[in-house]
Amino acid sequence: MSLRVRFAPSPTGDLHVGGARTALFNWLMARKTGGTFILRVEDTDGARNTAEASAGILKGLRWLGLDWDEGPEAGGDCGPYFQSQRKDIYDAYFKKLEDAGRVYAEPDGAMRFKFSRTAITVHDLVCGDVTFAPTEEPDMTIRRPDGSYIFHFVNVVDDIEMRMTHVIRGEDHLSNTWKHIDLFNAFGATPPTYVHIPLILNPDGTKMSKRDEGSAIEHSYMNAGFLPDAVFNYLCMLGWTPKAESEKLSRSELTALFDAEAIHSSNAKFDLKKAQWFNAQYLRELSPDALLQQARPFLTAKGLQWTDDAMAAAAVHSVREKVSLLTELPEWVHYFFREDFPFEEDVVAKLKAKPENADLLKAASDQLAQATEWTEQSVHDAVEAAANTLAIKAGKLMPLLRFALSGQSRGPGVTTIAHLIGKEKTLARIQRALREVVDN
RNA sequence: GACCCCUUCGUCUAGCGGUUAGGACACAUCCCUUUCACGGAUGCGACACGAGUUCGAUUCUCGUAGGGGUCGCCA
Repeated sequence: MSLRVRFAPSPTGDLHVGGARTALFNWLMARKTGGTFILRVEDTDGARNTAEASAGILKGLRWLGLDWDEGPEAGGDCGPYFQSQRKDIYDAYFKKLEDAGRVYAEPDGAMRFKFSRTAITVHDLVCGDVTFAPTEEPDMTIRRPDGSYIFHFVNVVDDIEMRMTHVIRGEDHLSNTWKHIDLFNAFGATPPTYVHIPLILNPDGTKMSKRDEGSAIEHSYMNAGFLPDAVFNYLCMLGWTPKAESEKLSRSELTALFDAEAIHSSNAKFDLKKAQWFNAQYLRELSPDALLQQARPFLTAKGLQWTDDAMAAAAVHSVREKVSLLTELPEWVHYFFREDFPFEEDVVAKLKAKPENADLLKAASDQLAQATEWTEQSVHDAVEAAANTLAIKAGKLMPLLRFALSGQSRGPGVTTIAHLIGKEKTLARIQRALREVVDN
């Protein structure tokens, strides 16, 4: 029998790192074994579920590249994949329990499932065999007075109906799993193999919730300048250590290496710095075109515009090693796209303190103006020539030129900037700097 | 309160009876360098505690402490 796993989010809010990582491990397990990854939306709580949240979760999963084989918009023969549309199935299963004498009504009409009150063992690939002795806990409610069903019930019914072979979910469910098994038994069904994965905690060790920094996929990653591959990779490292030399691994490598039994049983704290490090690694590998494609929305959001994609691609590529997030890109490249860029104030003050800087800039400008071709090499040669006539080192001129051309004291190589913006703008920017900054 | 899971550098972790306890991120220093970065090198830094088993415990067992989780007509 081929493996079937599912991610079963409740659409009450954004896709969360914890949920994303659960989906990720399910996906990895399915892809590794050639099994089926199912997406099931657990929207039985009409009061708290929203269509926006549901759409947001799908969007987040797609962004991470977690495609599902069955589920919303994908179809499948176990549908519908929204629990809100499966009432007939639940009614039928409820009837089985009723016939077996395993349910009874509360005064207000709510229905409870009569626990077997026997010891129940959960077979878990991560936690091992965990046995729960019979408890004093009250029988659980499985149906509300209005006829709608409760999570534990629908979850189990669907796992039976959708023929799940493994249930990979957060460890917060482990304590309730015996109730699910009790239900499986009551239906005469075989429980799936469980894989309870550790939780992702805040840096301070508290449980990560929706409000916490770094928790929402869309807000903290998609919109914060992360690359999907980097987030995918980092999330895998939280609770699982692939047997590999490097931690930086591609999707296919992670898929090949995935081993559910190797997942840790202890919780992991979230480390934004490390997530950013992964992102920086992936950012640097992007080709100029690919980087521009990723960067485009972040650049335009800052009002930067251009017509020459090749030039824009070269511009972002020239600073790829200086940033770890796409959101940092605009501040590093804005001067490639506009002539009215501001000059950093502290540098202006320094330059004004040395009037001789004007002569240095003029000398560089004169040499650059004489250049017959415009390559990084020719720019370099011109600056070198200017330095020679002044009897100083070219390294003395570079910072001045950088500032004239970008308004900043840091950035890519001066020759790279000059080459990319072209001779005309290079000379014009030097004039502007002489006018507005150095001369006074 | 009851029950369940967990416990190695600040963080993620390797380790599966005998190791100078290894790596990654972060941090610090140095090198490289027209800046900022990248890269390279070095450093800093951990087995929660107590018993037991054993010739020998980070590793096995039990206990304690600490952390997390569950005990909903939320999922």
